[in-house]
Amino acid sequence: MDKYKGILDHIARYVELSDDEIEQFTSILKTTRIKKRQFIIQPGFVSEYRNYIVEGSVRVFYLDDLGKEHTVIIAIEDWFFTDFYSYLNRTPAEYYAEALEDSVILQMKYDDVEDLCSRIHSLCQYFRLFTERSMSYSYKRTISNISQTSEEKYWDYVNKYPQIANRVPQYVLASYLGISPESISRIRSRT
Amino acid sequence: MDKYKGILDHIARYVELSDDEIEQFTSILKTTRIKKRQFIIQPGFVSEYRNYIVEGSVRVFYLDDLGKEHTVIIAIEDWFFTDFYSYLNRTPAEYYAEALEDSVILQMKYDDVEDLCSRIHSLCQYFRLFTERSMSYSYKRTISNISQTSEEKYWDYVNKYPQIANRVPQYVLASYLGISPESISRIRSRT
DNA sequence: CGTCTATTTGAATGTACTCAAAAGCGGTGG
DNA sequence: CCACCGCTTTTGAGTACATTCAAATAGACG
Repeated sequence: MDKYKGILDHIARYVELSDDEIEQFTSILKTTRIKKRQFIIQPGFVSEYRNYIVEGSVRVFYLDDLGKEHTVIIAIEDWFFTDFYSYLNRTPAEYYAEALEDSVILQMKYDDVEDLCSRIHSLCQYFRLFTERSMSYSYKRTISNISQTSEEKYWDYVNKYPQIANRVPQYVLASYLGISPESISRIRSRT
Repeated sequence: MDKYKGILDHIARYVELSDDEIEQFTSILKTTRIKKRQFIIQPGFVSEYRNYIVEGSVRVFYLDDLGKEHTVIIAIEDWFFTDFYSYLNRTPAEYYAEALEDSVILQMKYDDVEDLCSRIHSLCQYFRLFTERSMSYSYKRTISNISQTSEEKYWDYVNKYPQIANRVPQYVLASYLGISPESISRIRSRT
């Protein structure tokens, strides 16, 4: 199946799966189409799935008491997203996930993933290795958050992910970097 | 062995290991004593180990171009630490890890961990589940970093980890929260 | 007790924020 | 095709929070 190519390639970067294992894995994938501005995760509902983006883009954000949005994840093709805490603990989500464009995602249920991971060693390896790698990047973001000025954060992000920066609205990027939209505008105007 | 109790309990929270597996796992653990202010990880050297703290405390920090320290991890008993990026990629570390107190740690080499994880399914599960959980907490820290004021960050941290806040120097906590030491002092004095 | 490090306090500065308004952009329908 | 509406971005002015730098005080450790 063509729509599985991306995720299977992703897995293949870490482990090798037999044809049978691939079959078992793809059988738990649910393909979902979502329209721009549609919510896939909402506070109050359990985030049932790990989601992989085949096409499109999604952001995960937190809405604080003052009504301000703070973006935790900006995800495009070949990325995973979920409210991890809600997903792992089967508790109501704290975050929203919203499609930034019309998108196609692959969804896998917690129970199905756990079941497969306990039966297929290499799939467990895949998620372990991939998540460990994600953790190492997470530290980099933390460093950036606590040590850089707004200007540095902005330009570093644009240089690192130019294709994402051009694709998402400025206010989303602002809420991801922890900067006000006005400040981003001013940073850009200073050439 | 008494010194392994902590880490084995930690594992037991996620998976069950047979006696033989426990034996295999503990055989790769190297016990190391480190003195206060000693460095366990330094830029330029590969971070060879995942480190588990049996006793004491350690911080992992980044030293920027201006000579400022930015703390990524403050770890006490029953926590893991490493420069994950360096550890995973066998590249020179970017961070320092420094003992905040005389400490005892258990060190496990990358190759040994990978070897065991590929042979022992439940150990792979353990690291997968544990790291996934760590990721979900990492998102919370990101939200805190980008959305809270210095005052909120400080008090939230103190309420969440009172035992750590009392144990580490104020300037370390400051560099962890992304606040200047002077600001922390002022926040505290405002009762 | 003396030294070195950590914390506090003070004053001045600056970066980024808020609020408000204008301009730009995109999509929709007449 | 143009006019309008809603949303995003820009611009401006004033403000606030946190920083820097410097000095004083407190605390830890040999």
